[in-house]
Amino acid sequence: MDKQENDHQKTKERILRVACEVFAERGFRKTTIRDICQEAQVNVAAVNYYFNSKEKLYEAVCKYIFGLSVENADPRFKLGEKRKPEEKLKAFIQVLLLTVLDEGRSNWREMIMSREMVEPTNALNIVIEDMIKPRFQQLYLIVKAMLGEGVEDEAVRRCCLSITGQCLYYRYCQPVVLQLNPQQTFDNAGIEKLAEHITQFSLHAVKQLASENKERG
Amino acid sequence: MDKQENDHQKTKERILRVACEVFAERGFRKTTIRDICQEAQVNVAAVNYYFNSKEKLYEAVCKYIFGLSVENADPRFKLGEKRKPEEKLKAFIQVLLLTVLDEGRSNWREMIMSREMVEPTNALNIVIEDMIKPRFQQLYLIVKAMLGEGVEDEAVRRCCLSITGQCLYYRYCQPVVLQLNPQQTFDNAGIEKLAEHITQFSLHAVKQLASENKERG
DNA sequence: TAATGTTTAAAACATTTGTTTGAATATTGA
DNA sequence: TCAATATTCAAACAAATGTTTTAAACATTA
Repeated sequence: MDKQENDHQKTKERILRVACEVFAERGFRKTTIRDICQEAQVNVAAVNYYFNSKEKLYEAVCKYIFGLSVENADPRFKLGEKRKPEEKLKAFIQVLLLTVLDEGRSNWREMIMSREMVEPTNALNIVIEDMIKPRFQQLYLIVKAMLGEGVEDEAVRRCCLSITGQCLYYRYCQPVVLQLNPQQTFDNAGIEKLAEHITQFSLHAVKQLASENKERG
Repeated sequence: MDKQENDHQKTKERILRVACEVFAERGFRKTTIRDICQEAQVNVAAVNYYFNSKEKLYEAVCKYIFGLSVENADPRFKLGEKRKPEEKLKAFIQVLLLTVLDEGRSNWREMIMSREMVEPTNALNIVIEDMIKPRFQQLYLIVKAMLGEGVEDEAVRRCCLSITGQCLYYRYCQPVVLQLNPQQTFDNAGIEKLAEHITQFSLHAVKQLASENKERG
């Protein structure tokens, strides 16, 4: 409230905000404290003064970004409720692609999440609990609805992994994908087409499994 | 030929071999020249004496590993020739999973390839031309055979990407996958089951696309 | 064997980067 | 206002790491 506290918050917050950006952009290893401090217009010692260490700063960033999952959940994943599973699947895939391929400045959560998935730190557990599991559960319900009750959990989960795997490939291996299919673009139109493909591909697979399941029992 | 030349080859080769291992295991950034030299029982200066720099050493490793693609091609990808496309697909997926998930000491090529795909260096182009494209072409032919002639190239390629994407997910996001489906194991049995799932999933999708294509034209 | 060229090894060097220090400055509370 | 406290800053420190130097050891050749 008083001026000291105010400034304290100011520089501490400034560091935190800048750290979010830089960590999201370059990852933990590749960002230097000096980078952060320069951008935050703060002395190098400030990070250690306020956060004790680079690691603790990263922890703080993760807590700041991922804490309070419900309120902070990405609103893009609020798919409309009253659709058919097929439409829900399409919507889910499209949103997953959009969020995961978005490298915009304010997309910290997704960028850090994505990086944690392939290059985990201690924060991975938070990320899994806060973002990945809820999202996976969302997909699980959609797929389960299409597969029917008789199918075992693991089969459902495997389908979900097949779906997310297809999507994330375009994020983690973008340079390779572009060489293998140069027609792919990552503008809205390109992502839309891609979502359409992955949806159809997965829908066919899931429906076939569903009908096999029906026949069997 | 003479002893000097012989010794020269010896230490230079020793460095190269050790460098393969260490780069494959830890990646370019995380391996230090000192690590390599220690393991190769060679003075720190030797790397720069023989290879000029760490970067050049990595280049040399890549050339050594990836050069002469035909002879060096992973024999595991020589699938039998006289099978149905469905069987070929299963075999391809299984081999892809096996090679990509194998972290054994002698699996340099695959390990460096996998790393280059998500964390590219200048060597990526060699890797793409030498390993990824031929392999992709192999898959392309299998899928094309199932889809029929009328389907456009890009659709085929997208299917191939859907298939490889499913597989590579288990390599790049292993910790996450294990949390989402704890029943998954990475021993031979687990990989076999996984291959079976991905094959069925993809087969259903591809066949459905094929029959839609037939109907249409 | 002596001269010459090559290889090796220890040490030093330079740079990067996380962290700490200690003095200067600003803020607070009585 | 003044003493206590908190913050900021420049500088230094320490460790890691790629690279270079220099001299000794070794091999080759004439």
